[in-house]
Amino acid sequence: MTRGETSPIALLTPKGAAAEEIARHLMMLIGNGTIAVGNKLPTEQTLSRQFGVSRTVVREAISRLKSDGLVQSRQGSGVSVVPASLRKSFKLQDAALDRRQVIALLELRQPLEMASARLAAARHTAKDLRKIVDAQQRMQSSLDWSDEGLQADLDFHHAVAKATGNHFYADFMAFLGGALRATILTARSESKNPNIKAITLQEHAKIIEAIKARDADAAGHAMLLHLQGASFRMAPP
Amino acid sequence: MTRGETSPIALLTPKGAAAEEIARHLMMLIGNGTIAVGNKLPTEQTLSRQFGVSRTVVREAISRLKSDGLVQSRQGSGVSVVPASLRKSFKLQDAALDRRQVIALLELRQPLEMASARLAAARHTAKDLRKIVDAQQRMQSSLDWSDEGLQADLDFHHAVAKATGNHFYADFMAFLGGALRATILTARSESKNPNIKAITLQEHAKIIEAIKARDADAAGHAMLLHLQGASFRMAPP
DNA sequence: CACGATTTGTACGTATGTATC
DNA sequence: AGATACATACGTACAAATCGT
Repeated sequence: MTRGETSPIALLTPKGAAAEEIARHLMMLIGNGTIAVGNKLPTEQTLSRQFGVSRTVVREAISRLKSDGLVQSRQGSGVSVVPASLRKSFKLQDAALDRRQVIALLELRQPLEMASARLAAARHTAKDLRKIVDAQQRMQSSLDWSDEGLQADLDFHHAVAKATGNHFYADFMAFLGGALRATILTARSESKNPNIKAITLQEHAKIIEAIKARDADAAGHAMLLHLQGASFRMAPP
Repeated sequence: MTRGETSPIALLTPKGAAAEEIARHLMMLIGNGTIAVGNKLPTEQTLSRQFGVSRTVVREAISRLKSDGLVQSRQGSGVSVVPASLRKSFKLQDAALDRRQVIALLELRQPLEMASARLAAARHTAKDLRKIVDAQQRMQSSLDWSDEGLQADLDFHHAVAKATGNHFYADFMAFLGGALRATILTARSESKNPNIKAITLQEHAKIIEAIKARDADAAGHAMLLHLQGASFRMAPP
């Protein structure tokens, strides 16, 4: 094995995901400190040989890291790792949501959802409220609880977040919803409880009622109960 | 102007930021719905002509969008916009933090910091507490309040978030800290109040005390007071 | 069903900036 | 200080997949 034996990536990668694979690899190397902050990545040519792909592919991978603010490049010098405090994106590595991670993520979501409900109660417009109620009705009339129903469920929470008037709430809630979507889906399909839909609708109704009454405390409390209930139904301890 | 008149980007871009600029442009087009979900982006060749750069640069830009889960590409077919629910990253467009956005971001941070303090009070280990106290001491002994002091300040909040034992809290708080860093820096440099450091240290001390006592309510409350105070000192209404 | 036009994926070559001797 | 090696930035050529005719 004197040289460049075929890459571990170029071959077993479906096709067209080479850059993604390499980006993941480099992210890992940076994440666990193998390439420390301030240090330089191997040169593009080195990486292209290591992975058995062209420099173009390597450059596309590095471009992703730059986009996340993980590295910066200077022509003639190289690509160096930037401090964590300058990272520009918050992202979850997709396939890594095991049970513990899901619980942790739900724990992050809870205070945000509560604050979201409180702010929505205080600030919502008539239009915001219509959107919330609409999502609730779509959920109620959904025939498919797993798919159409889930979408309406996520839409409900997204609509509440939008009613805060703070687009960061809306964006982040949409992000979290998407991240949890697959997990919720499988949890629902595995669940034997036939009353989940009715219970969920009832909990949502309480939230709507409180928001409508512009009662922030009640809205936050209703949201907390809903999340705790949903969390329990999804993954009983 | 029959064709390919020189790009608005390739020329006025410093150098080496062509892909970033194009990525931003495309993100905007997707964000405001100019290119709707499910629709296809212009072909790489078209984009390269429009922006006056090579396909390589366009591909690096698109690679970034793929990394964020904004688009997906299929060889021979094209690049299409994926639904918002499948986005893989939460990021702020960097240069867009005006006063209103900062306030909105602080509003997102508040409930998270409170929850962070509460969880830290409940779960912290001795090592976690040492890290928190260490950050506090570094802040106290910092000679330069704007730079070294700010770092210690952010480290304090990061240490509290880590003490939750939930790495999503730690990661997201680090992310938010980085995003707000520049704003806080300028706010401090413009501030005339000479007591800010002492007040901040005192507020932090209250938080530490509550965490130490494993009193979640007190920790959350102390954190709330701190954030409200800091917010007021930074941007009085 | 096949073929060609179109589009993305990959490889390679050139220009330009940086560091080092 | 100049030259030389090497790094990234950018451009071009070819391969593979898709889609419509």
